[in-house]
Amino acid sequence: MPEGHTIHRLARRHKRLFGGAPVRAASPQGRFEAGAAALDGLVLRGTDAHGKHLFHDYGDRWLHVHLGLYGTFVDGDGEPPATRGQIRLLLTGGRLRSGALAPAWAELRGPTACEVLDDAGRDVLLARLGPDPLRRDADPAVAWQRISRSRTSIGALLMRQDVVSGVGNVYRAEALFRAGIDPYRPGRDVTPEEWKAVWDDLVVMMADGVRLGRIVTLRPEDKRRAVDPADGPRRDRGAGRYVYHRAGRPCRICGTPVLTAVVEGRNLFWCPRCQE
DNA sequence: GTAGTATGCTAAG
DNA sequence: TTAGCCTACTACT
Repeated sequence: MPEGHTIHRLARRHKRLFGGAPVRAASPQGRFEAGAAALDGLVLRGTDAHGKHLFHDYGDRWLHVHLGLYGTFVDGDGEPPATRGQIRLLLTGGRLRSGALAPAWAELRGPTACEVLDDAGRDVLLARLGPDPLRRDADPAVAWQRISRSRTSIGALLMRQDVVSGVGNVYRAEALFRAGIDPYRPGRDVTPEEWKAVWDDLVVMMADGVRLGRIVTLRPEDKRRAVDPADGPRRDRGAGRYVYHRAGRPCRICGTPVLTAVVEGRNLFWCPRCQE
């Protein structure tokens, strides 16, 4: 479920599991053999996340991972399980706890990117990313510069990682709903006040996502207002959200059926009455 | 069990 | 613009 919150969560977790001690790296699948060899035996100094990009700091080189749509990390304590399926990267190691090593492992499958970068390579990558609502150093004015001058729709702009990084299809739909903005509205017709509200809301929602490990955007008072079967015991992907994956179901605020359309290859969801 | 779908991006054309 | 990644989850049989 990789939007930005997932990556920040992984960064924290990997630091906790492997930080400060040497790692063993291997590529059972074989597609990352040279990279794994370049990391094997190095000490993990720290981890970092920028948007949907994860970095491990190994001193003079970085591991860079982008999960894409399918990529997934699974980890655990102790010894790794028997190899099953296509494992691009298997990390084993542990964190030094009061002098003893607590063993741990992590396996990576199906990523879009898994590579070793030097500082220059990492800088090139970071240079093309817009501000990340989950980072303290993020400056929403940088994104506003792009949005306020663009004829492109705000729905498309929010998905572009060089405008805002870390926002994906779920946060896009939910943030625009909560701000009452039609996703088709051109960026330059969004007011500064609306942009500030969207940014501040993304900061809150995505921090919630990091804490909870999933995307929940439905406010408690609105959950009581309109009951949706999806919120019951048999939860579906529309549970806990206003519009994402709720096509055809009544808007939780006004009851109008939620609309969906494929925009640039991705499913967009919105309420035509609440968002204008 | 099996089919269908997807929270994203890159490389090829 | 399109195919590829080749996983996890859901809904259905």
